[in-house]
Amino acid sequence: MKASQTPLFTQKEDPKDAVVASHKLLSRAGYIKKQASGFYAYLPFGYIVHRKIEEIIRTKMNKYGAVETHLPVLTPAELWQVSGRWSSMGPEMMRLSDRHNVNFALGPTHEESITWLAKQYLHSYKQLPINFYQIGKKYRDEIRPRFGLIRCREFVMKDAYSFHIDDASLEETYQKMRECYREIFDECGLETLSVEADSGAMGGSGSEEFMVPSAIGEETLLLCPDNDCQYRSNQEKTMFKPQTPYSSDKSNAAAERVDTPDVKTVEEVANFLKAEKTSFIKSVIYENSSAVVLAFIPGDRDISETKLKNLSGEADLEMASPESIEKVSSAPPGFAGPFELNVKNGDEITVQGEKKNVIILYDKNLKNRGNLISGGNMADTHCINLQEARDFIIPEGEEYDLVQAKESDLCPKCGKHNLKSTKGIEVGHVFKLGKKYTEALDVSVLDAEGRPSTLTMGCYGIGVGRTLSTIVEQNYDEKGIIWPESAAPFRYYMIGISKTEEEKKEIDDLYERLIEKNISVYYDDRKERPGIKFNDADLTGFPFQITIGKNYFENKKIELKIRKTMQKSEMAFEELFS
RNA sequence: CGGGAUGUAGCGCAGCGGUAGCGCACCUGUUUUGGGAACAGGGGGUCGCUGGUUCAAAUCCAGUCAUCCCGACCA
Repeated sequence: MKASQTPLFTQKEDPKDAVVASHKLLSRAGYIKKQASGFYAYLPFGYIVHRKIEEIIRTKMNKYGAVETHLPVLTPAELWQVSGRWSSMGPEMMRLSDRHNVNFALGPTHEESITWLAKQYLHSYKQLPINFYQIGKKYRDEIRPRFGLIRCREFVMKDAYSFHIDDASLEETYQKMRECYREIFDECGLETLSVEADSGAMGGSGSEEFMVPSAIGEETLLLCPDNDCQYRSNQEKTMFKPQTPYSSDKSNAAAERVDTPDVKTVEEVANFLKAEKTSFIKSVIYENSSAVVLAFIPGDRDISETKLKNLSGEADLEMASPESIEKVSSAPPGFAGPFELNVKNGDEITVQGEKKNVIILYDKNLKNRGNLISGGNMADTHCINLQEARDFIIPEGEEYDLVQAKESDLCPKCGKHNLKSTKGIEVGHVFKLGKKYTEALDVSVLDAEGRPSTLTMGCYGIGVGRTLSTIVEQNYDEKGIIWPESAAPFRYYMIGISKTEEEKKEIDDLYERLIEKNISVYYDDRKERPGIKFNDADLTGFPFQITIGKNYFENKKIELKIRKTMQKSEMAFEELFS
C-alpha cells in the first residue's frame, strides 16, 4: 500500500477532547476519528489493526474449539422480555421500533440471542458441549463514554457462549477459554493479570477478568505480593480480612443511650465520645423501588456496594432517602443502629406510598463482639456498651462479608501478606453463567438417560477496540505509537527520498519488488520533505522503517530502523527478502 | 442524573460591546530537500443553535444543543 493511494491522516496536535495517550495518539496518527460521543470511525490504518486483532482472536477461538456464528445486531424486544432484561437493562439498552411499532433493541450483549439459537438446534447431550462465538457490534448507552476507544457506546466485541449438560463440562470449557485468552493477549503483546471478579446478580459460580495494569484503568485490583499465593481480585470482589482482628472484649455494662446532639458520622461521634472507630457499628441504608436494605459494618470501614447488591439480591440500590431512614430508624439520618430497631428482616414498610421489603444484613466482623457503639434509633442519641447476641443478634449463618477491602488489608487467601493495589483496564471476561438464560428460554436436551436436562452456560467476552487501544496505551513513546508486529497495520514503513524523477522511479520499482514478495509494507511516496516522513513514520508506529535515499543511490545501501529501539542499521535492499 | 468546564476556519487557540484574528494544515509560484523549510501570493468562518438587551452582540442576558472532566454501569 502506498501513500498516493491510501493517504495518511496524521495531525500535529492532539484533539482537545482526548485525555489519555492512546486516544491522543490514535487520533493524531490517523487511526480513528470521533463522530459523536462514544462513536468512532476507523480510518484505513485503524481498521487494518482492528481486523488483525479480530483475526488473532478468531484463530485462537477456533483452535480451542469454538464455532463462529453471526447474530443480528437489532434484536427483538420479545427475546429480552422473556429473560426480564427488557426492563432490568434500563436506559443502557438502545431501543427503537419499526414501522409496525414492534420494539427492538440494539444488542448490548447477546445471551438471549445465542440461547434462542441454541434452542433451535440443540436436542441431545451428544451435541454438547458447544461453544458459539461471534465478533460483532455492540451498543451500550454508557452513562459516560470515556478515553476514546476504551469506553464507547458502539464497539466490537468477541462474545462466546458455551452450552453444557453439567458443571463439569462447563468447568472444562471455562478452563480452556482462560488458556485461550492468555494466548490471545500474549499474541497482542499485552501483559494481563487474571483476577477474581464479581459475578454480579446473575449468580454463577466463577468469573475472572483479564486486566492490563495501567494508571488509566477504571478498575482497582488487589493483589497478594506473595509469588506462591498469587491471589488477585477485583476490589469489588475481594474478601475483607482485617489486618488486626477486631477486639472481642466484653463488659457486663448494660447497653445505654447517650446524648450526641448533632453528631452523626462515625468520625464525629468517635471524637465526641473519645472512642476508637473500630468499636463503632456503621449503619448504612440503601433502597430501590421495592426494598430498603440496612447493613451494619465495622465503623472504621466502608461498605462494598457490589457485595451489598449481591447479598441483598437487589439491583440498582441507591442511598436511602431521609424519609426511608426515618421510617426504619425512627430518627433522622445519622442515628440508626441495630439496638432496639423497630423493623426486622422481612418486614414490609410503606414509604411515600411505595411498599418496600426490609432487608437487614450484618457484617461477620461484628459477630461475638462487645463494647460496641452505634446510633440509638432516636434523634441525637447513640448507644454504648452494645453486645452482639445480647443487644442485637446476628443469626447463625448470616454473618456476611460486606466491607470493601482495600490496600494493606490481609490477603484473604494466604492470610500472611498485605494486599497491594493497582489499576487495571478490563480487556476480557470469562464467566460461568449458569442456567439463567436456558431456564428463561427453556433450553433443554435429552441426557444419556433420556430425561430432559436444562443446559448450563458459560460466556466469554473480549472488547476488540478496547484491546486495540490498550495495546497503544502500553506501547508508545514521545514520538508516537510502537506497535507489536502482531497488530501493526504493516511491518515496514518505507520512506523514499528522491531528488529526481528517475530516482523516484527507481524507488517505486523497489517497492514493487517488495509487494511481489508479499512483504507487508507501506510506502510513503509523498512529495514531502524527509523530516515530515520520518516523523509520520514514528507517529504511526510500524515496527520497522526502511529509508531509501542518498545512501542507496551512492552505495546501494538502505537504512533499516527499529521503531521500538530507534536503532538504525545499513544493509543491502535484498536483505529484506531474507 | 448530580458537580465542574468548554463550544470562534479542517486541527489547536486568541479576541470578551464598534462588525473576525494567530499558528498549523490547504492552493499557486520560486528556491529548497536525510528529522516537522524559507519567501511571495491566495482560498476558507451567518463566532454551536434560538430568543432577548443595545444605535451596535463572537463579546452581555436567558434558554437550548453538543463535547469533555469528577462520581454510580461495563468488554
